[in-house]
Amino acid sequence: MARLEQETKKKKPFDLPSQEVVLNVLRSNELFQHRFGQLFREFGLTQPQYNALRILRGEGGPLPCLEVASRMIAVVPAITRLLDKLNARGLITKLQDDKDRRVWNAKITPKGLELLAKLDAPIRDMYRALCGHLTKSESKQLVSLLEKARDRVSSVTL
Amino acid sequence: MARLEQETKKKKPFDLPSQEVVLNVLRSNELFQHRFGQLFREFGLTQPQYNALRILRGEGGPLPCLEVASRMIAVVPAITRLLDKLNARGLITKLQDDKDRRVWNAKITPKGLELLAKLDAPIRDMYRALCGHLTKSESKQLVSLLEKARDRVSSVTL
DNA sequence: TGCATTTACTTTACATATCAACTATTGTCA
DNA sequence: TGACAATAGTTGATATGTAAAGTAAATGCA
Repeated sequence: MARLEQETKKKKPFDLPSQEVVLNVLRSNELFQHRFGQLFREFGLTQPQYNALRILRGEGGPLPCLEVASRMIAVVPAITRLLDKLNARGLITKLQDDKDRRVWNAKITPKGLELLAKLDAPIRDMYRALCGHLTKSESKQLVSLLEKARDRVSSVTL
Repeated sequence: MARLEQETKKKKPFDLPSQEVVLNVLRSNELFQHRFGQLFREFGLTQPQYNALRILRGEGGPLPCLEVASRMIAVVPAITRLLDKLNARGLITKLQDDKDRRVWNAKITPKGLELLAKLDAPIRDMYRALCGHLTKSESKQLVSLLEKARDRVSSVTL
């Protein structure tokens, strides 16, 4: 793996620093996601499915569907279908709220917890294999720069 | 936008620096991609479609389908469909190679070039709006850390 | 020459992202 | 109270990512 120009056989150098930043983020993501996708598939999950389960495990109790969606980047219709599938597989339950009958609360099941538990170690290993070669100081710096890079996203309008 | 713990209402702090790095890359990507997706859609394109067109414009001449795929991260079947759609819309042509009849060469059409040209300015603006607030030195550092972060990806095995 | 292998795609099937349009329930306010 | 708006979610249609299996043409090699 090397510079983005080489990886993509780009002919002209980047003329815009911000362009180079964005494209490097996208590229890094693609590579990381690809690896995690393979790992999840071995356990019969996809990344969004894993994320939803992880969020529900982190929460402990039931969580409205839209709240799950907002903690992922997911758009609403995607969450409906995703949670329905997890529900169909018995990894979560989906129950109508007593107080507000518009709300459906998702909750991870013991079966879901069990599956997640099996994934914990391999995922830790994957994190380390992918980025464990960065020093602590580099990691900190990278995270902090990415946070700063994301800083303006919400204020960008079309 | 803020720290990832707040964005996702994470309850426990990160125990693994490499995990925090990876998750920050994924999150940044989601936010950036979301914005670019909206922009491309205004012009009737998707991100992969735009990428393929951009690669073909950069190349100038015809390029085998698989070469386009390899410069994106795209898996092969995806490229077939994608290029077929661009072809159907007259944005590229797809012609069988004379020498090696297994090969199909894609080439951007004037209509495709015209569409890309309309996107150039808005995309530049988007890059700047998203990451123009980083200083040159921060951008350089971020790019270089991301390059280092990607360094191990290809050697990670499941 | 002829057959197995490799290469360059294509097809199929399933999961997700996205927008638009729709249903059901709740809240607001004249 | 009764209409209108807002909220929570679902459904439909199109596009992409991904694996698996298939097709067609070129290559390797006995």
